[in-house]
Amino acid sequence: MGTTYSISDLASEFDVTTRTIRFYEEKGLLSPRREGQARLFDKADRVRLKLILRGKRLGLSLEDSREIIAMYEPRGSNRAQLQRLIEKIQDKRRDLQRQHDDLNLMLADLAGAEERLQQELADLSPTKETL
Amino acid sequence: MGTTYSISDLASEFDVTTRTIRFYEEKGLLSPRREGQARLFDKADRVRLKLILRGKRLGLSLEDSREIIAMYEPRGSNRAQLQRLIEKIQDKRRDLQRQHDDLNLMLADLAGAEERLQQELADLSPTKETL
DNA sequence: GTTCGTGTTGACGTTAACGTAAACGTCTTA
DNA sequence: TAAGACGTTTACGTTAACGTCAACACGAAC
Repeated sequence: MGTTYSISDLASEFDVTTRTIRFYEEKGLLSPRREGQARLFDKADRVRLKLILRGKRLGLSLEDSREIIAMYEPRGSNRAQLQRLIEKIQDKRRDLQRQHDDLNLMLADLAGAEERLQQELADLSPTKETL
Repeated sequence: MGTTYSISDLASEFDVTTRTIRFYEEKGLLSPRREGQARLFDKADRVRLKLILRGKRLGLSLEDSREIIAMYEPRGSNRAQLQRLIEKIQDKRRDLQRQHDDLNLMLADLAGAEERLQQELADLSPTKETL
């Protein structure tokens, strides 16, 4: 029923080494079942791995990703704990919003730099581009 | 005339240690003049540092930032070199665009997670919130 | 029965990005 | 002139996130 994956399935799908995946398990970010000695990953593991790698592309540390993963799995039915969790999520969202702003700034800067270079290129030697 | 900064000026303004700034110089990302033995930073240095730190917040490596800085300072008046530089900028912009998408995905995910938790919280114990 | 292919567990190595500490120079202030 | 405040160089230490072996297990295939 439940789809499962071997370690190399996931490794090749996400283009990471098996070492990386074992490392993530070692760090408690993944916890696949065992089939004898071998690891067996399910859908949820796959999603977690995806989150981790997305986090990496955003410059998050594995600790950050660990936190984020924990946010998706509400272990605390307690009211206060839910509150704290929500606040944590809001904090993360604020961080990411600021990163979003930084990103737009840098994109704008690069666009400006490109434009200046294009101009410089155009000035350099007048081409037939004169309509 | 030209505004200048001591190492600790910049350190405190951007909330990094002086060690960090010296490290960036060591790596060739900054090249302040010298006043005797001491470093003297100018506006351009300050901008570079700002770029580096913004890059860090985006998860870029110092090598990435070095490249980006180089893009702002067109050392090649040669036509071919300008072309190559422009292509590099476009590559970077593509990378950042993809990061932008990742960021939006993660923001959406977190928003969803928060919503679910809010719901769970509401279900937990019915409050007076019933209008 | 041995050779792949795929998996496992150690365990040591590596790189980036600084931290930390020692030992020293220079200038001003008490 | 002694003490701070601020700067310098040199050098070893540290952490995260894996890379890179080595040595072994296990099932299928020849």
